[in-house]
Amino acid sequence: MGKRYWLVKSEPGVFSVSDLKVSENKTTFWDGVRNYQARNYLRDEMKIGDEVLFYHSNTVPAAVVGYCKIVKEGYPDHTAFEKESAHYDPKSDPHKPVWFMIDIKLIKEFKTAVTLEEIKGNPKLQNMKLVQRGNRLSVMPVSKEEFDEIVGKGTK
DNA sequence: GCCAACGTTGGC
DNA sequence: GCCAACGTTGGC
Repeated sequence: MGKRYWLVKSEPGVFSVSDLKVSENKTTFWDGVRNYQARNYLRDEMKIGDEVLFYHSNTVPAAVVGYCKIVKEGYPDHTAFEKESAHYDPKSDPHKPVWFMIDIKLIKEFKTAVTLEEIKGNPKLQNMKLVQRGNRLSVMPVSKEEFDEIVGKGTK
């Protein structure tokens, strides 16, 4: 299968694109996903070299603020094993992990954030899961066309 | 901070 | 296996 495209959400108050920019090698492990559908994407489908839109949620304005590349494929999310972690989950243990994460590296922070409002108003982006009713997934696939459209707007 | 939408939990 | 209660997400 060729390269695929994704969108991941992060609350900038927890971890923002600025935090990613100053991380070592502009790379972070993307942890804390506790939803099975999102877990399946992380564990099974997201591959090294795939490109990922980085989206700020729960903030004003909600927007895609840059894009990344996957540099490490799905591996156990160790924060699920740590009692003191906010993401602790006793259902997951190191011998039989339930939750997974990937590593992403920032390729480019957008000059201009592409806001949710703008995405909703763009006829080419109406099929994105992001703008479909009630969608709360924190990881979702996007098409190459959608990815290119958003990167085009953000880096213009 | 509000609240609609959705996922998960647990009693039966 | 149903479904009400509850917790979380995330736009506004």
